[in-house]
Amino acid sequence: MRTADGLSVRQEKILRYIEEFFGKHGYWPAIRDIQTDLKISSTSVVAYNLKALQEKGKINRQGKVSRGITLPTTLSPTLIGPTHRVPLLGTITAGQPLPDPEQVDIGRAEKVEVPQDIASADKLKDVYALKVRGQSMIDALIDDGDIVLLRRQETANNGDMVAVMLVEENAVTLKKFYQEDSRIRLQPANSTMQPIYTTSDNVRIQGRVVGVLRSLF
Amino acid sequence: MRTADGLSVRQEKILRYIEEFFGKHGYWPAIRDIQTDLKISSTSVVAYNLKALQEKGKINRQGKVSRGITLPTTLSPTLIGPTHRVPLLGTITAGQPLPDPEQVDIGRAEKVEVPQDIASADKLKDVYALKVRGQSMIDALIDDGDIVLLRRQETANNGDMVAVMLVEENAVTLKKFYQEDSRIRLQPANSTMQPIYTTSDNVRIQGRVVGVLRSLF
DNA sequence: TACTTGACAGCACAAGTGTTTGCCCGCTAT
DNA sequence: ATAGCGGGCAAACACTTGTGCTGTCAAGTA
Repeated sequence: MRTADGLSVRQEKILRYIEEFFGKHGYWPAIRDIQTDLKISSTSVVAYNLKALQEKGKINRQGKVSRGITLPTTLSPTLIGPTHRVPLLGTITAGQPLPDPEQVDIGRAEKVEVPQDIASADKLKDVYALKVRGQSMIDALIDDGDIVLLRRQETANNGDMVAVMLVEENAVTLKKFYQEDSRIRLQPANSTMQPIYTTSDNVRIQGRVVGVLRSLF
Repeated sequence: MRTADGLSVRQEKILRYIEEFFGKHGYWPAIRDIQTDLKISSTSVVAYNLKALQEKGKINRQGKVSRGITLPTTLSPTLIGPTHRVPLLGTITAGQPLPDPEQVDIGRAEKVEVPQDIASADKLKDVYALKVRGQSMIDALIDDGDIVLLRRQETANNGDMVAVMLVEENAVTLKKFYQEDSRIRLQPANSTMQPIYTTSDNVRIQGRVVGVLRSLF
């Protein structure tokens, strides 16, 4: 049985383990780490699968070097340092439905590197990223194509910029949140757009914006 | 002779070497890597200084584990992955002088983690970061407090957002660059501000903006 | 059936690497 | 002087860790 990317189940596990191990320890696992924790009976099996992963371009290896497994970064190894990876769960478009974060297989989702300066690790639990589509938040200096970092939370204070799901419409959108008496106002940060008024029953807050990344390359 | 942070010259070198090594290879150096490249005569000397560095909190070590040196991240190890570190050289304020990047000791400068998504490594040569002060670029969605990533370059195309030094004024500022006949127009991205007109003699381009980071915590 | 191939086991060897011990040198305070 | 100490040397030692065989086993495949 193979997964979508042509890896065996075991290879998939190894791949994730490597990532997780590095996340936990800050250095790469040795073959025997993988063997032990994944309960593989022999180091040679690990080596075998590592070789397969390497040939498939999923990992980089430095022969003979202890703990020399690295994850490819699409590019030649250059300046590298500790950071955090958060899952990039998709695109958030004004009015378009977004896959429920909780239902996405976070382990497999594409990852975005988050600068430590933006999010320290203890604050990083339950942080995920979304690519912004549209310009509804332009006045908040968030443009089309930017990546927003969200922390999962189900409540918000007035003025918070949040990703909210509109239950009836089955749509998720990025708006500023205001509780007004019995209704809720979802305000785009774009003076040409109108706010959405709805009831608290109909909104489900998915997360609050905690950071923005933009590439101008 | 000691440096400002109470490290010996050798310790300082080792520290920088570790960072550089990880940047280059993606995994941490072994004691013998340090020994060889820094031309230290014995592994025990390296171990000795590593121990000192550890006691001073400059590095983390996992005893016995090969290549288990890691740089502290102020926080408990959590999700960590490859990224790039670029030096944060200071603050760029409209009209304020900025230390010439080339004159700053880059090795010691504070570092900013840059997401790979923003800057791929081969493009990352000579990239540095500046914290933005003021709102002269607000229309370009760059706010006070944002961190901009700049790639060092001395020329610019029309419309590029660049950090330019005005030689006469001895000031550095963030503006959009336009060559107009014999003069140069430096246009703030803020409709309430006026452009600066000057001659090409008076401008020295320090870098072009290639990315923006913002933390909303 | 006989031959291949992919995947896994077990094991031992040989590098790769961290640690330890003893000694040396220059300096400073006793 | 001389004992103490920070720093450095060198070599030996022992653990860590990647690799290389040799087999086994099940699933094709001619």
